[in-house]
Amino acid sequence: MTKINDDTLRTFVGYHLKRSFNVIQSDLIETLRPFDLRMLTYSALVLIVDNPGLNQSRLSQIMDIERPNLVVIIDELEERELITRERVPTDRRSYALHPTEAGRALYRETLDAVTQHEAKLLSGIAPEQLEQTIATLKLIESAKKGQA
Amino acid sequence: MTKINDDTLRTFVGYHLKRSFNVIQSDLIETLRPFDLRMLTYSALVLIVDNPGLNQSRLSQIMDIERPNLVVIIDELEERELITRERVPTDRRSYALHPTEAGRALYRETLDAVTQHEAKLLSGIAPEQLEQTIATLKLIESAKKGQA
DNA sequence: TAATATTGTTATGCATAATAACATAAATCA
DNA sequence: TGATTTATGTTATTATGCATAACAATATTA
Repeated sequence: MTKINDDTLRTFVGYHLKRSFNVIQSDLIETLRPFDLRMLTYSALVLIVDNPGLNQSRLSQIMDIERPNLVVIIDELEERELITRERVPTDRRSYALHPTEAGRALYRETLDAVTQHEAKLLSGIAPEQLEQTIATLKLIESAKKGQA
Repeated sequence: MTKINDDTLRTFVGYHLKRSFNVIQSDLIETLRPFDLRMLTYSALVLIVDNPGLNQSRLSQIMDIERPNLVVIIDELEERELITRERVPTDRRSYALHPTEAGRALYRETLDAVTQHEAKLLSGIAPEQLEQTIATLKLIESAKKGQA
């Protein structure tokens, strides 16, 4: 049972990002399962509660997904009566997305659960170290536009 | 065009990991496109070149994917004659995976390209900062088994 | 007013990832 | 030894994530 050598891939930041994200993602999926939410439906719910009245176009932008892919997510949240689509009088093409009371309640519940699960998962890592890492991740995130 | 508030999601390390990985992933996909490789076929090729003779079971473990999902990846690499499946005399269930000369050549080419692209993408970030971030990501990665 | 752009939507395809079920072969155990 | 269990690779199937093309309705602009 010789150990496999992944030193070459370890030279890439992307490889480490992928593997560490997988760990957090697995934990998150399990955390959200009891609430019957997936990562994307959860993200959408949070953003709608925090930004009531935004439309799907704007939401797809911040979520970094294509508009068509957001439709089914919004459909699901609306069907579960966690949010509403409301016609905008000033622009009849778009819908203003608002959370329902049930949506806000689920938001609070899940936020607690997700926060606690991530804190537990990362409890072995110094907070300053995590802060510094987040700062670096933000730089990587913004490298997108800044590239030559 | 009011700015959207994602402060709540920003409290999660996972959110930052996801967004920063997306940036690197987009770049990687573009980098690999001329070689007609996807992330997974590329990773598999690298691991086979660096660990000649390993079998699919071991490879799927290190790649953190299920064995059935590896089959098509190996099929593709074999069909392109970048690797070979060779029967193992001591265990006739499994195949030893070996790179061909073409596989090793493509490995060298792509490694250069991928290395340069990532270096360019991250050129605005101090190397020590990236090193420190990688150290943290390794901790997150290993948080999987160590959790209570 | 005519041409263009935006919003939400449907349809479609590709990539990633998980599970069940199976044939073949090896390992275990009784 | 023979019977049971386990491991490897495979097929089939499904769910999810993500991208593009095309479209109707509506707004914007030239």
